[in-house]
Order: sequence, then structure tokens, then C-alpha cells
Amino acid sequence: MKRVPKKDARPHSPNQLRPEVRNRLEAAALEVFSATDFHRASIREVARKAGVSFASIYKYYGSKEGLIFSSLDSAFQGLSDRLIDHLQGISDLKERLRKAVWVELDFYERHPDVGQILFLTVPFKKWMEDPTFKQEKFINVYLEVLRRGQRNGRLNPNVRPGIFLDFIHGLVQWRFSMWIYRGQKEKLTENFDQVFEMLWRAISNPDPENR
Amino acid sequence: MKRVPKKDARPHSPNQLRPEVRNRLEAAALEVFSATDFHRASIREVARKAGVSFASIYKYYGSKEGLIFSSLDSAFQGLSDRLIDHLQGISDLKERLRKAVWVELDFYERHPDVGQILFLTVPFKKWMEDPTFKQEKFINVYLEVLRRGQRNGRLNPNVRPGIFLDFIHGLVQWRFSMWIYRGQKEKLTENFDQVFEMLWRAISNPDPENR
Amino acid sequence: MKRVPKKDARPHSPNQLRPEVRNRLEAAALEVFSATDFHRASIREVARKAGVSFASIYKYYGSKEGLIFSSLDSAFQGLSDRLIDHLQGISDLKERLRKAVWVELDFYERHPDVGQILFLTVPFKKWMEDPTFKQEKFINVYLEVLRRGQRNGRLNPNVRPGIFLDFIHGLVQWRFSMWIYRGQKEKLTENFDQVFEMLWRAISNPDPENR
Amino acid sequence: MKRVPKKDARPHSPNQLRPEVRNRLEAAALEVFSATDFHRASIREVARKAGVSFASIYKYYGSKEGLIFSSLDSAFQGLSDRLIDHLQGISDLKERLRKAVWVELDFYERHPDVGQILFLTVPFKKWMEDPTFKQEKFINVYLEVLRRGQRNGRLNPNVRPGIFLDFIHGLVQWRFSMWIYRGQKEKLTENFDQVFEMLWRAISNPDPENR
DNA sequence: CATGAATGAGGTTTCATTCAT
DNA sequence: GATGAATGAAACCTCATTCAT
Repeated sequence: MKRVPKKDARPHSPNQLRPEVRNRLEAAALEVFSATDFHRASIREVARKAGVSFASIYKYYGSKEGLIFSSLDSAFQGLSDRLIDHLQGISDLKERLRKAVWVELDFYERHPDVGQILFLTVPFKKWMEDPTFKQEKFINVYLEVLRRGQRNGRLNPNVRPGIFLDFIHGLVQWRFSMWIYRGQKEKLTENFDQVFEMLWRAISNPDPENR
Repeated sequence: MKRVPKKDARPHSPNQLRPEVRNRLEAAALEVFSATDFHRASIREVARKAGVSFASIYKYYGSKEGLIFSSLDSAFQGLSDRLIDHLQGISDLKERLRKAVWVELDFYERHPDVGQILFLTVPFKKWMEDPTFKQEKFINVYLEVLRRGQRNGRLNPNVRPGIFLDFIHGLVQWRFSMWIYRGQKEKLTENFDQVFEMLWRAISNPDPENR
Repeated sequence: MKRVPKKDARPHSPNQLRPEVRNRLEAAALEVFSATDFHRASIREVARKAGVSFASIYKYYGSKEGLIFSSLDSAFQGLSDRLIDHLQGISDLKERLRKAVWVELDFYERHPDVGQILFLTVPFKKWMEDPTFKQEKFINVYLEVLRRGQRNGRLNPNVRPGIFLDFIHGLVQWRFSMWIYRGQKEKLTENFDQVFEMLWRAISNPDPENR
Repeated sequence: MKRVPKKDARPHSPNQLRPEVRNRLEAAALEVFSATDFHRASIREVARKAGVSFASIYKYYGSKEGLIFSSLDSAFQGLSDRLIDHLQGISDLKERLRKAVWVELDFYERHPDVGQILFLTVPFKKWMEDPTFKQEKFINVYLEVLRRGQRNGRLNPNVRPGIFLDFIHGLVQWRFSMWIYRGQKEKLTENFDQVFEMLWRAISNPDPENR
């Protein structure tokens, strides 16, 4: 007798969890999912670690993917907020951008589990397909800086802003991955100035009179 | 799923397969593993597609990972060889580098399955842990160009060559991923000149007298 | 990612099991399923008892129901064969019928687990809905006796044979159930002659000249 | 599912429910439990249908079984009362018995949900184990008739009255089950006279001078 | 030597029952 | 005093890997 799923538009969302339980659960999820790759990580272990029943995870998150991407999304809340906070009072464009990239790298340095999940243990395609991938709030902070830079001539005006982002995120992801690969010997923000200057040269306006 | 493969001295290697069977098998592997993420792709389906029993895969490749990374490695043979071939007769440093990056992007454009597996469907960590990740032959082509550029002052001499590579590979991977994400509407090498010039500005020597 | 079942017309059947494994498995199933009611009996326990993996049960039987009804069907093989065997050489109609009913009761007496599953632990509806319910081979033995009895005037000719069967099976099932209910103190075939004579009076031709 | 109910002195009984709520609840129970077998029928659905929280069911009935057997018991009130009522003024023994059996069949015909639950959807063993199984009031009506029949020689005096009951109830249950099985095409009381005459021959005194 | 059967593990789903509010 | 959230258990299903033939 095959059970026919009910599919009643899952009436439960993580928001309905008691915040304390939610935090415990998502912390456990980040811990477990950052340790091995996605399909080896066991939801049952997350439940055990968080002291929450297995069925509850399904009730509130719907699936293994739901759990992990919700957890990531929550973690990103922190990043967005911190980013916006840190940018306050910095008016120079280059400085704003430098700060933004620094905040991001610093975030991954202090939350390597988040980076590991995003870039290393979950197939990237899975993340791309998840609605949380867009991270509009976060991306918009960047886009606003970049567009303004193009308008006032500091940044190369002939380039779609998306290409700037490709440079930035490609760099962040690859540096993070190599940082893990090489065993986190030094800090992830080591050489930050050097790297940022390279990045800046890549995206800034090559036209001399605007330098 | 949790099952950890026996790491004993496997007495068989893919080289012992009849080349024709090996090609069929690795082609099927690329096809299957590029379509869905690693843990949903079924080794049985690969076997079926290749007309080989799945136990044979274990015999010659040892594990699911063994199969996929061996297949990738074979595909990369082609890339390295083509890279070396194309660089012949180009002496200008910038041109050599431009060509190298172009050959790589062009390769992924023509073999999106390989790119998908590397960057999207297999957890990146798995690849990093695999011996095939090093790609020494391929990397050395780059390193040699980059080191020479530093010696003769065209490239920023204060930067470890690894950072150049982070820029290059981060960019390649991210652009590839976004290309897939956005549905492969345009060519992956679209805007190549623009992007390469940005890259070049990032890594070239900012010191004026060497421009 | 909801898995979509494959439904490839289950290519495996219990017949493909090694007979020895099959026997062990079905014996364990009868044991477990006769002890508690269907939904409390655990397939995992059957697997454990039979020393067979849980997945194999699904492979060969498809479901919990598949397992139990297949096991019952196998048990009934024995009953049909024994019935046919015992009827050999008995020509008198009443004696044939007496023997048939006796063989059936005797079977349940010696295999109370089968009776318990059929009549007590599995909701009867489930069994009615299962193809194995028809038990044609078995029923035909009865029908043939009953129809012949009607033709030669020993049995009440005005009654559909189905009604005879209702009497017989209702009696067998109820007596079995009460036998269990009362704790199997005496033999199930206790009072058999008395009961059979009553049954015979019920179905035999009331018309005097045929007595 | 394996969860064994706490058998402590439940401080609440169905009697404490407002009669109107109780009726709604038990009607919903009969409806839901007659439709599928016991373990697939959901107590939550009963609660939903009755507009009551499922926790209330636990409060007043203690368990899923408690609910269903209480509901059945209530339904049987009606049967007993009707039986006693209908027997009034019938003095002939055979007629009393005929009436009794007819009232029972007629009851199931008009309340097929009750019959389905008793005979088809609930494992019979569950019912046998429940205190409501005894149905003393109801059985006593029969027993009194049967014993009187034995005393005055109309019924076979050599048989324990329990065997009469086995005949009667086995027949009722089996005919009901087959009636459902065959799709309720004709009435359950169809052929009643024929069947009752057979039953009467089975139990009446075979000794000529008492015919 | 190649094959496929058996295993173990874990995702997904549902639900009776318990527990805390 | 009624409610619903949390739990634990088990069905169902799939697959990488091992093992025996």
C-alpha cells in the first residue's frame, strides 16, 4: 500500500520554532554539514546533536536540503547585517569596497563552517538551485557600490556590474577553498591589502584622468 | 552511503581496460555525473549506459569517486595537451597568458559536462582531496608563464604566483558557474577581451616604468 | 528532493529466492505476524529473525503485505496438497466432506500461526483484497464435492453452493477464533463429529426420500 | 506505532463528554474506521471530522482502540435494545430465533460501517481482547432462547450452547464479509428464509419424536 | 574473470501517543 | 480543561559497496 504524500503546502516553517531550539538546530546543522560532504552528512546526527527529534526537522524544514539552506540563510543574515553596519560612515568608494570584501573574508574566516558548506561540501549546483542562493540583500549592497562607482567614473564604465561580481566572488570562493586546502595555516585575510589592490586595479577605471 | 571504501592496494587499474570499453565507460560517467549531483547520480546507470556490469567499475576504479575523478583526469589530458599545443610560437607574455585562459574557457565551453562535474555537481572538497586535483602538468604551464612574467618585470613581482592563480581560477570557475546558472544564453567566451584585460591589470606590474 | 519511485513492475519475485532462505523468511514472517496484529508487527524483526537483510524483503516481496500474504499462500500450498491427498480413495460424499472439513481444522490446529494471521491479526479486509484470498485450488475441491452432492440429491439442491461454503467457512473461522479466545485448552477438532453432523444436517437434502 | 499506551487509571470517561459532542465523535469514528483498516485510519482525521482536538480523544478514550471500541459499544446498545424489543410477544422458539438472527443481519445491513469495523478493518484479535467483545447483554438473549430450546427438546440437547453460537455467529460474520466482498449487490437478508432453515436443521433436535 | 545478489545505511513520510502550555 | 507541539518508531525506497558464485 504505497502511501500517497499529502503535500499540503507544508504549513510549518522554521520561523515557528522556538528561537532557542532553532539556533541549536542550525548550529548543529552547520557543524555536521561542514564536516563531510552533503550526502554523507546524516540528518539523524544533526537531530541527535541538537537534542531534537528527527521528525521535527522534517516538520519545519521539509528535507535535508531545506535544513541546510535555511541554516545557511540564517547565517547570512548575520553577514548582511554586519556588512551594512560596517559600511556606515565610510564614504570613499574604494574604502567602501575594500571594507565590504574584508567583511566577507573575515566572516568566512570566523565561520569557516559556513564557507565549507557553501563552497566545499554541498555541490554548488544544489545551492544555485535553491532560492536562498540569490542573497539579494547582500548582493545589492555590492551592486549599489559598484554602480555608483561606475557613475562617478572611478570604476570601469564599460563593464556590466555582474562581471565585477564574478571577479570578487570568484576570488573570495577560490581563496577560501585554497585556504582550507592548504590547512588554514595562515589567516584568510593574510595579504588582504595586496589582494585587494589587485582587485581594485582590475575593476577601476583604466582611463587616466579618472584615476 | 556511509560505507567507507576499502583502501587496499587495488590490483586493477583503468589502464587494464580495453581502451574502447574505457572510453565508453568514462563518456557515460561524464554524461551521468554532469546531469545531477554526485550522490544522486547512480553508478548503476553509468554501468547500464556503458553496457558494463557495475561490479566491473569497482574492479577497475575502486569506487564511485575513483570513477568520476579518473574520467575527469582523462578529460584533462586533452586540455593540457591542447594548451601546450596552442602556446607554441607565442612569445609575448601577455599573449601567452591570454591564450592560456582562452583555451581553458573554450575547453569548458565545449565540454560543459566536465565543468559541471568539477564545479557544480561534485562537492568541491571531494575533488580537492583527490590526487587528480593537483593537475601538475596543467598548473605548471601557468606557473612557468607567471614566474617568467615576474622575472622580467611585466607582472607584479611582490605577489606569490599562487595569488595570480587564485585570481585566474576563481574567475574561471565563477564565470563558468554563472554561465550555467544563467542558462548558457551567450557564449562562455563572450566579453573575453574585456575580462582578460581586467585580469591583466590585476596581475601586471603596477610600477609605471614597466608598463 | 523527493525521490520518485521507479515502479519498474517489480522484477523480483519470492520464487527467485533460494528455497532455504525463502523458507526461513516465511517461517519467521508467520511467527512474527501471528504474535501481534499486523501494524504492530515489524518487518525489521522478521528480517532479524530470518537473518536476512531488510532490503531483501522489499526486493522480493515489495511490501509488508506482500510478505505476509506470500507467506500465507505458501502455507496454503501445503493445505491444498494435503487435502487432495487425503481425499483420495474416499468415494462416499458425506465422508469426503467430513474429511475435507477435518483436514482443514486439523491444519489450523497444527498451524495456529496461519490461522491467527488469517482470522485474527490481519484485518480481514486486507486479506479479501489480496489476490491470494481466492484460493481457487482449495475452494474448487470443496465446490466439486458440493456440486456433485447437489446433482445426486444428497445435498439440498435449492441452495447456491456459495451458501454451503458460507456455512462451512464461517464455522471454521469462528470455531478457530473461539479456540484461541478460550486459550486452546482442548483440541480444535474436539467434538468434531458432533459439529460435522450438525453441518451435514444443515446442508443435506431435507427431502425425505433422499436421506 | 510500537508505543504502548499507558494503562493507568484514566480519570476521564466518555460519559463525561457532552452527549452531542460524544455522538459527533463516535459517528466520525465509525465513518473513518470503517473506510480503511485500523492502522491506516487516522485518529487525527476523526478529530478533524468531529471538530474536536485529537488530544481530547486521548483524554476521554485513552487510545485509538479505546475510541473505536467505545464507539462500537455504543452502536451495539442499539442492537441489543432493538433485539429485546422485537422479541416481545413472540413465543414460538423457532420464531424467536429466526427473529433474533434476522434482527442481527438487518442491523448490519443498515449499519454496514459497524460490521466493517468489527469483521473487516479491525484485527479480530484486538476486538476479542477488548472488554466490549463479550457483549453479555446481547449474548444472553441468545443463550436464554437456546437453553430453553434444549430444555424443551426442540434443540439438540447433546450440544453445548456455545456450539450453537459458533454456528450462528460464524454464519453471520462470514455472510457479512462475503456481502461486502461481492460488492453489496443484493440485500444482506436476501435468501434469509433458506439460510435460516438450514441453520435450524443444524441445531434442532434430530431425534424424530421431537420434530 | 565478470556478474549480480545481499547488505547497511540513511532519506522521506506518517502517525499514535506523550507532554507542556 | 483544551490544545497542539514534540517524539519515537516504523514503512518504504534507493544505492554504494561487498561478497560469493
